[in-house]
Amino acid sequence: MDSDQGKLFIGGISWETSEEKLKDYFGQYGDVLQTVVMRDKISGKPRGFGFVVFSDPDALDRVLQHRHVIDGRTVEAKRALSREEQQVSRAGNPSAGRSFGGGGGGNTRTKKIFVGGLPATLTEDAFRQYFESYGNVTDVVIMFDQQTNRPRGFGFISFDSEDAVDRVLHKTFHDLNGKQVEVKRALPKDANPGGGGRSMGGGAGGYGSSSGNSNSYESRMDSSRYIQSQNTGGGFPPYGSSGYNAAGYAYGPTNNGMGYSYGSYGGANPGYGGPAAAAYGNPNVPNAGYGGGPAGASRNAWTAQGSSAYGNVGYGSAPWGASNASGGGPGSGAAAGHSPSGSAGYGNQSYGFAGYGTNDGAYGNQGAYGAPGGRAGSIPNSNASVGNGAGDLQAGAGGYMGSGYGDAAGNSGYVNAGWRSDPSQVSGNYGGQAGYGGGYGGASTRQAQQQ
DNA sequence: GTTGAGCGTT
Repeated sequence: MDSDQGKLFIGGISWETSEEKLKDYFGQYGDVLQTVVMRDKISGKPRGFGFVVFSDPDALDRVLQHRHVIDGRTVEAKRALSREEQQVSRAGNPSAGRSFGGGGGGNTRTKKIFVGGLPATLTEDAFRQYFESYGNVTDVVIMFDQQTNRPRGFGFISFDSEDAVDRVLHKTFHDLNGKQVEVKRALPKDANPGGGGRSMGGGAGGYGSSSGNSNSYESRMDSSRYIQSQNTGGGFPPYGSSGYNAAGYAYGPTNNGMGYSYGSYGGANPGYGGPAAAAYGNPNVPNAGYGGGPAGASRNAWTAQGSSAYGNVGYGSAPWGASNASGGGPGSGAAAGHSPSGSAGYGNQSYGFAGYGTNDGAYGNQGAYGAPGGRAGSIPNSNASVGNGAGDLQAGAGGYMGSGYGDAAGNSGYVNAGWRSDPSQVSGNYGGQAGYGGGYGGASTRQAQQQ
């Protein structure tokens, strides 16, 4: 995450403090590329923190040595955490750093770049000319609001080679005649159901509808915050909340085996998304699931879209493999891959639920997963396995994994089973989840279309 | 009031 190098988090700022003020203030420590004061999206009210990006990472050291009072408040300046780091640290496991290494981002090769922070006055011509210095530009788009026709502040540049893209991405900020714009790899919009990452966010779509609970999630899937369990719905354990699950399912198209492409999910929550997918991966088609993943991942880090960290990689096949082995051991594939948490949990869980392991020990332990594993192992169709609630719910559903994927139709149960590790809980709740079935189904349809 | 926006068109 080079882009995070010169980034400072400023907490506890006054509601009066503006971006300009931050820029002025921190300008004494170095060249400030960008400042932002985060606000509530709806109310517009400042949330009390912001970020400052210096062109020179060394400026951070200077800033960190002093106390800062801005607009009468003593603010707290810290090096900004990348999303991955956030998760990790929040989970209380600082040591696990980002594992991915090179892999990140590599998978989602798009020759298109998302350019944010465009000045309203920028013309496509100027836009193109600037980027032409990096390679052959095949397409230029500046987005406008369809209703008001006003510039939305972002656009896209397509190149004919990945090299050009790499060159552009080498720097996060680009100066278009004195204006700062930010570049990131574009999300593959049309990649599959999940591909668009964002679209899912809304999530809601199929998903939402299918299960009433889903919203708990927050519309934005990519928000890693959710991990903090804001969504705890009622009595459910954080994860339990259907919202989440649903997600996973929705996408998975099972029939083909392809399914899993998760775009958003994968990305969105490392924990959930990815894993889920994996977990479910169609038994029959081990790999299938993962494909999409990476894309989603990207969305996570806003600074670094590339991080496919979660992306499937880890999950990749691993889940399956691992799954049965309940004892499996951390080593098993998935875990190794990304696990921010590194937690052994993964290993055991077969599913590789990163999220789970990490955040909540509980999950880690859950036999539940393990159990699922069992299921996984079992043949898809074998319904019985789930045993717990799930089974009850649907006849078909049986296997969590299996069935689910196998046929969309059958499954509502699936989710449930999986999620809830604790049998006791399973039953009642699940009922609610029927939603999944729906979501899922939808997904498949979608796929069908694509074919 | 303390960790994150924005992702399309044809």
